[in-house]
Amino acid sequence: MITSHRITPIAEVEGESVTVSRLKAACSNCNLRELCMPAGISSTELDQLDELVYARRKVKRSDALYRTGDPFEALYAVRTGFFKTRLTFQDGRDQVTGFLMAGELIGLDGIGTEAHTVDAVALEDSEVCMIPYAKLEALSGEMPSLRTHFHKVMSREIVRENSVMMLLGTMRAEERLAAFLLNLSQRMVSRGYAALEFHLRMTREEIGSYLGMKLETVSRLFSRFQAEGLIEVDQKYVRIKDIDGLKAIYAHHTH
Amino acid sequence: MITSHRITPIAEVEGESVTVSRLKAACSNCNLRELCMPAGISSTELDQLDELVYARRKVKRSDALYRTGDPFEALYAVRTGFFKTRLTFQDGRDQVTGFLMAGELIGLDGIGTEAHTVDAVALEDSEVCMIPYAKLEALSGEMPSLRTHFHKVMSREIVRENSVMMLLGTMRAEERLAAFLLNLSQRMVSRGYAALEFHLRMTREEIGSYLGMKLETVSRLFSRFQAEGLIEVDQKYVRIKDIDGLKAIYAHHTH
DNA sequence: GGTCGCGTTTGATCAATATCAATAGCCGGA
DNA sequence: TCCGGCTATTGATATTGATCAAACGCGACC
Repeated sequence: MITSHRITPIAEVEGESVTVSRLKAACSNCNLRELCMPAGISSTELDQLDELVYARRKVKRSDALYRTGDPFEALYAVRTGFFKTRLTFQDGRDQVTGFLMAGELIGLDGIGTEAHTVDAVALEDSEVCMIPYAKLEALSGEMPSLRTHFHKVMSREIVRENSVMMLLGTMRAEERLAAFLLNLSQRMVSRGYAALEFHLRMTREEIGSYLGMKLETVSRLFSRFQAEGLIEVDQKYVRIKDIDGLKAIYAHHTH
Repeated sequence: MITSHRITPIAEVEGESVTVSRLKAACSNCNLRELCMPAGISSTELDQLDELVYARRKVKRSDALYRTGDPFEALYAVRTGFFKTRLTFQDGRDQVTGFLMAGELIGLDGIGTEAHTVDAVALEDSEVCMIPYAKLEALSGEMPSLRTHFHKVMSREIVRENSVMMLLGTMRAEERLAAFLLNLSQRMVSRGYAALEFHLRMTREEIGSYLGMKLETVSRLFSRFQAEGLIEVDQKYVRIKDIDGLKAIYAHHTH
């Protein structure tokens, strides 16, 4: 299955629409740089980064960027599109562990065991920058700013997961969904998109999996939030009408 | 409040029993080395590690090693004792995000923002090795094996949190508790303790907080597991009588 | 342009766990 | 060593969200 997006195919993963481009990924003039790379680095350092991030790869909607058990070789920075990561348990149950958008880094799960522990699946046609991990390791030895930045990215991921634990462990369904919408909104803003209006890339079931509830509960809550004038929903389209109302649900905890 | 454990006090944190020892922490002859440091490093590298881990600190039961908002300056390797990390939400609710035992690393949460985002609290009188983060950053520039090891530790923490997310998001209360007991057991074994018999260091409430359930539910489940012959419980003492039974609950998921 | 299937919505009922409450027991500090 | 408060257990009831079920609508693909 060859896609029209292909530029220079160098790899084909059994039947999947995976394309890799040798075109320089060119951090130096990437508009995601602030999101994804250390701020305030010198231009010689930028050249080194361009060396590091040497290829792009396209991933079609519903295809996996990598799967559980795949040998860990690279991290990926999302250039365009939207991903989920999914952990599958022995008995088949699975859990969405994250949604990733432009400028965010995928693959940190693989470092510890040198094999991936989750699946990373594109929720829309997407493109990533490949960052070969061996090169990153090596380069971070010479570039303190890169090293520091990388450590911060990992730490922030740990902190993000901490707050998901709090979400799942102590919050009610309506609080979780409010938190989810507020988080999405905030991440849209920091990418220069509208804060209060967006298209969800994931299904109700995927939202539910991430938030630890069933898809019916997600659907009911969307309807209820709409009835209460907090949001406007039409399928994947969401508009936040009362962001303070959402924040009150999220944090006020009238119990 | 000065403790008898004190050796060479160099810091006192407002009324808390915090003691810091300038005694070389001496990774080179620490029996936790395999757990906490990179395997197969040279002896000159070991000397550098001894340089890095330059002090110990005692923390008394129920005292904090650090608190949310504290400036981030060091990581800590648990030498002896037992800690919990705890995330507190705006409205006062909190969630235990981890339990840490000998050889494990505390403080990764602080790297990203240069301030701690959780509290780390000792659940029994404990001792930690202080690892000043600036030194770790610097040394990891020169020591690839240390750098690689550190990245793996962070990645494994991300993976651990992934599985807690799965626990909280998709598992039933009895499955969570079984998973918790099995995990504790496994960590005891890898430290050379008995696999099937141990004293819990945390209360039912702390277990419940970690597992996303109320303390009454934890208590009832302990009673039920005991009635079913899976375990023997007496307050904090637990003996696993049927580890396969626990595993079946954890993973079999008859639903 | 039609049709098939997935995703979504909504309703009715059920089950798991929280909540409220009361008692008992242990442990830690003086 | 004793006391007091924290921790645990257990019961009765309430509530949230899951489950089962049915119908609908959108969109992808033929």
